[in-house]
Amino acid sequence: MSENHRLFKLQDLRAKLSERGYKMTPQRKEILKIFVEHSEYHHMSAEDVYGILRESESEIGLATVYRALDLLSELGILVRVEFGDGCTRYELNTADPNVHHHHHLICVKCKKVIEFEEDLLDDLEETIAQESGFQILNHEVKFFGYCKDCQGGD
Amino acid sequence: MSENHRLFKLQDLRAKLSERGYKMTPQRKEILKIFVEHSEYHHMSAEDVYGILRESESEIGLATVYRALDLLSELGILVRVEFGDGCTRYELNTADPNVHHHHHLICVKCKKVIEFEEDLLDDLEETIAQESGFQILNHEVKFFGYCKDCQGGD
DNA sequence: TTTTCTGCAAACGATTTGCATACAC
DNA sequence: GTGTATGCAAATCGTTTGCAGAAAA
Repeated sequence: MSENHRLFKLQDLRAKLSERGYKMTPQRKEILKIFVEHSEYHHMSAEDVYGILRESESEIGLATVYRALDLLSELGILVRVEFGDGCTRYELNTADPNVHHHHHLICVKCKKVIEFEEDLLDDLEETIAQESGFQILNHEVKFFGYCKDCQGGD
Repeated sequence: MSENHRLFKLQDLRAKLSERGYKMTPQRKEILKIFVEHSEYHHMSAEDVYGILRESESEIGLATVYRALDLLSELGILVRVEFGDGCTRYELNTADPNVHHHHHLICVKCKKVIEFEEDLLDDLEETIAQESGFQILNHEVKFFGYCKDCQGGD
């Protein structure tokens, strides 16, 4: 199943690359693989990915990581997320429209990021589309506050 | 009315500063004033503010602008917003809970930012608080897509 | 082949910091 | 007076870019 998931993602990558005239390279494959295999991290920065690559003795350079993350987002395979700490993170795009969006609770004290599922915004998207003529591709919701452990005190 | 608004904001600043042992300085006053007087901009980066200062022959340095924006956000007078273009912007915090939150539609093509009002998330906030124990202070919603002018083509 | 990709190092732009001086309290 | 704030310039950090060689198609 995890195996199938990875194969699916790699097929997807190959298809989307050639569709737009980009080439399949071992580096791009490797970087996507990291997201599929480290799903426990949910979101990773370029440095995070680079760190994992270095652990596995990979020779992939940091600039290549940046370029690949950029490309993978452009292809819709990854999604960019920003938590306001000045560095961009990426996560696998659950492109399946039946899969609920997930969003983030960011603790302003300990900076922990908690994920939550919701699909309440679909109605809102439609309202906005009708009222403003804006064609929505994606939305992002963040809640800032104190997590359970950081409430009270200081 | 605009005059009252400014006076109110400055009183607010003075109170919040001394409350925490910070000092009221002409620089901090000046920078806050820019947000009050240029409400037509909605959100400004440090460079935006610095630019306005230089036009008015002010001698305030860029580092001071950064420090003041930081402080004003910490005091809850300004709110940080990020549109993913790698530079932090700030806007006046409408601290009044009766004032609806406003959020952003960001055109992925022309980068235009459109504001919209909504208050649909209040219910959601309560649900989250109950389910996760997270104490929410603020939320931020962004929709990415194509604005009316950028739909179709390219 | 031909064009795209990579790795490296240098460049960049936004933001932060160290320090001596100036100012608010 | 005393401690905080300022302005400047240098430092930092994430990210981007130019370029020559390497590798997909």
